[in-house]
Amino acid sequence: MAELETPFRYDAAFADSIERKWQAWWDQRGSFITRNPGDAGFDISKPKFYVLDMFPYPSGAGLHVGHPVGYIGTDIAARAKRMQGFNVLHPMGWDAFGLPAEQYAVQTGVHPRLTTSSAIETFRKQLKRFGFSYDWSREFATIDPEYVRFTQWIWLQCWNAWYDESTQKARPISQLMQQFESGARSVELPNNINKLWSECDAREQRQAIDNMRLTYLGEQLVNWCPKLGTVLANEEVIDGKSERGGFPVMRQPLKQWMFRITKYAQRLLEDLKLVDWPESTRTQQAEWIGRSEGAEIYFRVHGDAAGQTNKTELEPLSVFTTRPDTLFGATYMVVAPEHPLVKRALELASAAARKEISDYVAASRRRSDIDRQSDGKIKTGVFLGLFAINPATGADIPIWTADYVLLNYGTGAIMAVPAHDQRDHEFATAFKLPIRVVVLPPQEAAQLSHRLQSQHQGRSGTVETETAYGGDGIATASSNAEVSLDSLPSAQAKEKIIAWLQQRGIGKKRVNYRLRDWLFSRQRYWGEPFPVVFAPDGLPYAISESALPVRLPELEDFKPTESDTPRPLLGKVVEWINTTAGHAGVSAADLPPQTPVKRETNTMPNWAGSCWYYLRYCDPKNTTRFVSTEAEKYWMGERGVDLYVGGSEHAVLHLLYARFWHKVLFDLGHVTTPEPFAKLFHQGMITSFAYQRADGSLAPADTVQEISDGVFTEKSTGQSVKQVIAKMSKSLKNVVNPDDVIANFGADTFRLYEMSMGPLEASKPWNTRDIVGSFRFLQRAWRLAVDERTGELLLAAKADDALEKLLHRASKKVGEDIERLAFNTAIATLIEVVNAATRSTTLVNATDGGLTRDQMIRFVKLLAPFAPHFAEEIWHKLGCAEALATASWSTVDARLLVDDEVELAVQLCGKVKTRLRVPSSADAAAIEKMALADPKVIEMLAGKTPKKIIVVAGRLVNIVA
RNA sequence: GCCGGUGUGGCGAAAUUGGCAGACGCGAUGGACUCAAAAUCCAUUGCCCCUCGCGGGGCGUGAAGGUUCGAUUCCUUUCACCGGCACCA
Repeated sequence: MAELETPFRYDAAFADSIERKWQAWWDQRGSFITRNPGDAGFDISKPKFYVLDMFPYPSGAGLHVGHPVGYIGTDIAARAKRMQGFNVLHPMGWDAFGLPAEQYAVQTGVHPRLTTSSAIETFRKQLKRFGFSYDWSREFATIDPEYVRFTQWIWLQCWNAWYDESTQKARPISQLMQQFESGARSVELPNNINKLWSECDAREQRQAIDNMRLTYLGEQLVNWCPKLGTVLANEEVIDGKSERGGFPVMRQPLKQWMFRITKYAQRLLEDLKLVDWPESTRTQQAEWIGRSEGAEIYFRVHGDAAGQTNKTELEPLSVFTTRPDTLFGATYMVVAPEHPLVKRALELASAAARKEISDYVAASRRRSDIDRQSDGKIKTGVFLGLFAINPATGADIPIWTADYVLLNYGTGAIMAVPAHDQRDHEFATAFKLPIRVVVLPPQEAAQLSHRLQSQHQGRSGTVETETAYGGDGIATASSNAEVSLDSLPSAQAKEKIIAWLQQRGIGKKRVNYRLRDWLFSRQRYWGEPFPVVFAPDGLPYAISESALPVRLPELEDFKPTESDTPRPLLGKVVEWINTTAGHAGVSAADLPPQTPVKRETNTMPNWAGSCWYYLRYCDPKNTTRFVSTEAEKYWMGERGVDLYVGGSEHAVLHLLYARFWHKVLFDLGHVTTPEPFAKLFHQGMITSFAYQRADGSLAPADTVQEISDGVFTEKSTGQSVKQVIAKMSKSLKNVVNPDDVIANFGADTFRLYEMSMGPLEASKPWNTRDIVGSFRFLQRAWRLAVDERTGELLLAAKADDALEKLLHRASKKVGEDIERLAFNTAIATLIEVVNAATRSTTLVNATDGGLTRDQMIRFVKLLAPFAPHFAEEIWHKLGCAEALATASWSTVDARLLVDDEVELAVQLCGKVKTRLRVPSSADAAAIEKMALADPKVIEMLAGKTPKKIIVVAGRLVNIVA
């Protein structure tokens, strides 16, 4: 019966009907189609705003409530900016190559293309239900052949470019050829031999070029994951296991495509200053790049024990150290087990020693990172039977190999200074190697230097210390006939020893980065093929641009060949692999068309597509260029994407890779900004409740009941459990499906709820119980405008002064809050307006309260970015014909923001004692006078004279007695 | 171990530049309307104490100090939790 009385009530069914109605209307009118410069109707006078969500990978499971958080945020920003007169670019598309679809294919035989396209369908449908104002005409997926074509084209740009150290930027390889040919640059061959271009044979010339390309085939120790049947980037390996799936990863030497990202290390680090990003993300990137300053030092190496003459001199051993000032304290050397010197040592060693060494090397290769981790800091190693000469002391020091030294960092070898490095100290203690103190902590240096110095002199320069002192201090026991560091602080000691090393030609200043070159080959099927083939001589040849894209061949069986040696899946498609240069599209200038060639069978990793999608959105239909110059210039503007929103889990990988590609394209003149993303924002995670038993284990949500407010028990046992916050997971049965929420409340309520939960960047627990608050707000707002019994508009005949002021304040506040992405407080402000305007049920004449037509128009404009369907419905009820979504934002009348009178708090010694109404024009002296005249103040002062009175305009008066 | 972040009512949270702590929502309690319920509207709702009541007082932003007329906000120390990195020479 009740429903009959109010047939025009805002309920779930009604929300559903208007949401679908307006979505169809916007769609049909193309309300959110964005025009490019040059298009008909493009308005050049408007400023641009590019607001972008991180590229979603559509999984078969569809959206969960965590996905939309960022999308709602960007949609609010996009809608507000559009109303504020910007040309807004707000696109969406799909990162569609990747492992999950391929793993599903392995299990079921269903082609990844089918899985992927149905997942995209699901995602698109779910996203559309939220009423996001994306320009869907710009949608694309990374698997689209036209997109693949330009992904491959960018890779070819890197193939055809080299990094010019002198100008610190990438340049076309043709310019390198010119330098070689003119003799301005000589060819560097292995072993530091330089040769003129004209003296090189064709193969040497070819190698000289290939060694300079930004993408190159490198023999690398790779992370091979037999279970996934692919190698992984260092970044994709966590604790010795694959990031996806958690399978064991082994190290294996392999020729793989690499990017010379390390050339960009300094710029990737420096340019972090140019972007408006969360501090934590910039820090993470900086730490990942890991710049450290120090020196490279070369040690002479020989194969005989100390004291002997006729030493067998070997190749010098080069080390990187950040503490060259401790050179006098280097008492032994360590090389990584994979270091080339180990091979030399094996050749020279006795049979017994050889076995010991090779056993150790084999064992450390077998040990995965996870084993190394669990062993903690227990140091292992073996003496190689070789000695280095410490150039500072002239002493023979033993060379060991140990797996605490990593091949991939620095030179893969260290000088060990056990007195000043904790790891070296542990190793030296374990193997009874000498420890020599050469730096004194500054505070001790003054008093203790005499005693300590005499101590090491007494023990031939060796002291027992419990732990290493790794800090800066004063150098001691560090002098020889040519140089003395004694009594110098560490910074000066470093400079002095580097100068000495440099002068002697046995060392130099060096900056080292933790960042390594980017391994870009995968042995998977579902990725972009490389536009390259191999000639019979094994050398790679690029496929010309006109022959792109190289398409994936069809495949029936997606199971990787599980083996200890990496085998790409495409290796199975023999008829595709074997082709001719002409057929594959290699330029006839490079290879005669009839030359038999083999295609590259590795594919690109998932990251490739997400490295440049933000550029493609500027001009997604372009068939001649990856993006037109005009579109890129307009939408990227001065600083790139204006607002980029996505999860903080991409703080390093995606953002670093995309910045790298962008910088290459920038150097080559294809894009105009040095950085892709001006402002970055990470939305917080949506967590959920879970229930913890007394033993700390978690009970699934559906096995728990709430017996009274905040008291929960497990149904089966009756044991009480504690409500805690956890990630949503299938096993905890606490995953919330957005479709269900929308079915119960509508998309507008969903949007409002997720935005009012708290700050956009904070992690927040989903609480279904709270959603009704957002729903009630919309119902109240609806009742404010519409008579639920008749569906007729309900508007006040006359504006209420207080309401008018409140609405103005709200306009200002909502505008400011949207600007700083503080949507939760913006919504609170809108609620206040509605609450203030709400009519009492006891009111006889409904038109006595509420908002006037003009006020209602202004109110729905404020509401529009948050609850766009609801606002559009009322807007049209009010008789407006054009889309609210593109109407102009309300302006704020500054005069109405000022009150005639303000209430001040009156404090006595910082404690609020009373309140005082004063004219807002009153100055400090007048306010002081009024405060002192207040009866309450007189009473409290009890005749005492205040020492000091502080007046804060519009806020408070503090009387210090 | 290093780096970054967070900590405020029963719960989610607010306080933007050092200026009235707890906006707004949930929940709870009471009332109006109703035969009744739902819905709606109104009121109360940080904790403690005094008071029949009207009122009044004290405490309070993880903890302990400090700077200041005044601190959720700044500084020092410390605890807890979350995220990232980790034998990086």
